[in-house]
Amino acid sequence: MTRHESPAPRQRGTDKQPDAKPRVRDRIIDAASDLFYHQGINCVGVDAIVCEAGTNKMSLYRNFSSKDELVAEYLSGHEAEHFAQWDRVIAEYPDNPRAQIEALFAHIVNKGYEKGSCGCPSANAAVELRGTGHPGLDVVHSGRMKARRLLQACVEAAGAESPEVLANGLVLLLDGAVMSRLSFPEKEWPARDLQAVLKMLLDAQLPG
Amino acid sequence: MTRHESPAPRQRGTDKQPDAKPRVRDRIIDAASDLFYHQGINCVGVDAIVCEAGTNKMSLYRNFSSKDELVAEYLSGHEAEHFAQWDRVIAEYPDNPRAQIEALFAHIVNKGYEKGSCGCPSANAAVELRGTGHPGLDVVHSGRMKARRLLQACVEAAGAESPEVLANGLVLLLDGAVMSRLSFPEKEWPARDLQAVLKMLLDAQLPG
DNA sequence: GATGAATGTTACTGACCGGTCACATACTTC
DNA sequence: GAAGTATGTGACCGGTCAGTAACATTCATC
Repeated sequence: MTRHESPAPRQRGTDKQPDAKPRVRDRIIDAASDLFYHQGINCVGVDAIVCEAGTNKMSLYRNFSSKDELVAEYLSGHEAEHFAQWDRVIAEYPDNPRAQIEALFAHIVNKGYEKGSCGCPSANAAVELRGTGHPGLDVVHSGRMKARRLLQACVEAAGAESPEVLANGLVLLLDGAVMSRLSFPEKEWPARDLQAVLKMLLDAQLPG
Repeated sequence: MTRHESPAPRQRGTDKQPDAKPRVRDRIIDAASDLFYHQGINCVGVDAIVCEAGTNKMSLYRNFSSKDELVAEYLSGHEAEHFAQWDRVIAEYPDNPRAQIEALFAHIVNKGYEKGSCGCPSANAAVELRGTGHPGLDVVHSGRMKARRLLQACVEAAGAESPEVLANGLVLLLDGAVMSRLSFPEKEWPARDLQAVLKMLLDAQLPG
């Protein structure tokens, strides 16, 4: 679970004890992230959030102007963490774009196999917030566009003939992987073959 | 929008006029389907449904034991209609499994381009109902399993070397196509290249 | 010990949620 | 026209929703 830290942690009690309670704002974001992800944004009320965070509604509304703002914060926080992970994965295979792509896909599959995985927070939010003008939708959309740009840069570096089409294909596979985590029974997740399918596609489309 | 018809339509008023109101049960299902699909299951209350259907809550609860049952009915109704469409598409290309697959994919893309499309009702429901023991989840799961069986039969008939892996790949592409309809901005839908990506995969994996 | 900021407590609002009640009306069939 | 069924009406239940007000407490710092 992502840990949030306000700029001035300023722990409670004596400065020596390292397990002091984090600030209430961070506790609220952590609790909300957990609940939103596993139960859905629309199924989680502010009462449940503050209860899980061990605080009260007043503290929530002193730190966030509304539940919608908290949702947007949750989504942009996840998005930031997500791309930080991608950066780390890519950095493991410098100057080897194909290995980078394969590592990214492996990373997605590994996360999907973690116990209690509910697919992708952003994708789920896109479904739950559809039709509304919710600010979180922009976060999701721009995140997906960024992912596509990243993948397209990789396939271009790998020398693909049709980088745009291939990048869209990779995006479809990734979105399909996170979606099918919920649309299929857990033991039947089709993304178990994601790596093999990726290899089929890259073998056919990349030179060498 | 799907039209539902009870077994004994028995139109109101004189039997001659063809535009009489359908039975209230069908009106409720139609209204609920429309609202559930476009606004989300959790965002639509029974009051909104009966208002849209031009009826009242009592008529709803005389025909459905609960909102959950109505949701399940909505999902199984959509699933039935969905596979009926697939059957019709497949029937257009007898003894040509590759053409069948390509036609199925084209069908999905075409539906996604329809105005007001919100992706796939089943996939969205899988997200919205996650974590609950909602009966509608079984409908979604068995529908997806059936889709995979159908696709695997096609790729087997087409002579694929690894039909299971390839079928899972096609499933991932399809789920990715419907998911990305919501996770991307409308004009940036990556499934615009779905057919091209499918061709890449089939060219590489099918003989001939 | 004083101060100011962060946090907690309790009670409350008005709206909506799913679901039920008793009763009234329309329609079909005989 | 009588009977039975389908449908409509409006009020109501207990619960939950997001959000607020007034007040009390804890904490770090000086």
